Amino acid sequence: MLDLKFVRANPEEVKEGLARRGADVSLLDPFLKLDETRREKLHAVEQLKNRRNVVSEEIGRLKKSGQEAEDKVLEMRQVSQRIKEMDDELKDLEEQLQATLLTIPNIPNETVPYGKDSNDNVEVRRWGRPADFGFAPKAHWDIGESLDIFDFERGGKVTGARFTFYKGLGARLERSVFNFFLDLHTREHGYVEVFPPFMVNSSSMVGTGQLPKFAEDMFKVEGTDYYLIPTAEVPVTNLYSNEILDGGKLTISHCAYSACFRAEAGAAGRDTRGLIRQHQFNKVEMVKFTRPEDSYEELEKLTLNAERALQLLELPYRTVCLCTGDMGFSSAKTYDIEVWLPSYNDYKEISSCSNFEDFQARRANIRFKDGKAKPRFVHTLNGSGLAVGRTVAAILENFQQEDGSVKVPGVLVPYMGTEYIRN
RNA sequence: GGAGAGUUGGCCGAGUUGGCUGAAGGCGCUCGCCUGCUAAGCGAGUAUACGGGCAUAAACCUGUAUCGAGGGUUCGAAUCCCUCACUCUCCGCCA
Repeated sequence: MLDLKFVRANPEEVKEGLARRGADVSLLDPFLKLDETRREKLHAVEQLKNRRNVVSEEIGRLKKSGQEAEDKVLEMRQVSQRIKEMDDELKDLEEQLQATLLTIPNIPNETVPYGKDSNDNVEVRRWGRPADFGFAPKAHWDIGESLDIFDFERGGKVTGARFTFYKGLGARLERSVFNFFLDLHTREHGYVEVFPPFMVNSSSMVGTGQLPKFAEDMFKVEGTDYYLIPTAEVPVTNLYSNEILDGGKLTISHCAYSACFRAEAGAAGRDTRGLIRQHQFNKVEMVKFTRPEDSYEELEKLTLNAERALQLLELPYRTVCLCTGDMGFSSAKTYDIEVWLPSYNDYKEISSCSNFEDFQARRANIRFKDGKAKPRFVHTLNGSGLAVGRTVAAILENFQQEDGSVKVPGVLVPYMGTEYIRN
């Protein structure tokens, strides 16, 4: 959520920022007009309330001393009625304003390259070299089938499309990967692990920006106000909602494993095979709460923390900076990390690392304070560290051997208890 | 799922015959005094949001709101009524 005062004071700057990311700016002027109406009305009703407070006090005094105050009571009865009407009008205005404000995306940071879509993203780093197999590499779904470690069909039977069973060493590989990620981030990168609820209420979803605009992308639990989380970002960022943190404790860094659930209404027909796009997948997420002045430095560190996981797994990747037109709703700057997938003959997103600046903090009301200074909003960041299913797919494809087995990356051998996955 | 108790400021904790209580008292914290150092002591201060003064920022002044959330009664509600959420205890059930 943008700062209303900032929008009010810098309408042109806001319009320009929104236009850069290709957002609709036509609603901004009516919005500001509405805001002005609200302030006028607020001022008027507050004056009435002041009068009511003063006179009510007087009535109390009069009655105490046994005097008559009936005329004043009658007058205040009318004033109160008027206040009630005006409060209702005001509430309506505020709801309209808030509703609009919640649908306005974040403004891109000035360092974000301008562009229309993913074609304009800018590669910033590349690591490792795709292997030269010397034989025709198979896609991970074929590898998984021949090794009998996935069961897509029964996933479909038991639940539906885009749900999968992992079996045997496949299940163990999934578990090994997220344990490795958690160990890496907690032991070497200084993150404090949390294990969050996998359902959150709607207000948490508003806090991180999934609601109100993207309800159709999520699973809602019928008869409740709860949603299945699309990412651990939601519960972990909202961990400190409506709190004022001690400035001395920042930066706070958390990592969390969670299952993630995405309905992804618009994704039908894309990535239909294999583990790449499932309605339920596992992910380890990193989340940071920083002082405003530290957030961009922390974004670089967080992105490198995610990259480190791929380096240790010996998986080739590249890192791209998303252009203004390709960024998510809440983000001010995003790096995507893309892992090499032989079956796609391309790099495929495996992590997304973003700085939201104070956009989420304002929605979720997460502030910090130094001593007697006024509370300020923190900056929030998060990034996948990493998506587990896609990591498993990348391991299978990049480490497959000519005989059909898959070599286990060295760092995972202690977790797997074997050096090869084979029939 | 059933029964009961509770939810007040950073924390603890008063306040339920409605009225000068944004809220006593204590702790904590900040500043000052005092002090060889520490401790103790003394004094002052110590919520947030949204408006207005202000054309802009800070400071300051001022108004309004906030005693779990929302609604109601009333000239006036932390105090009365209703609904909901959460916490705790007991019972049932379960992993």
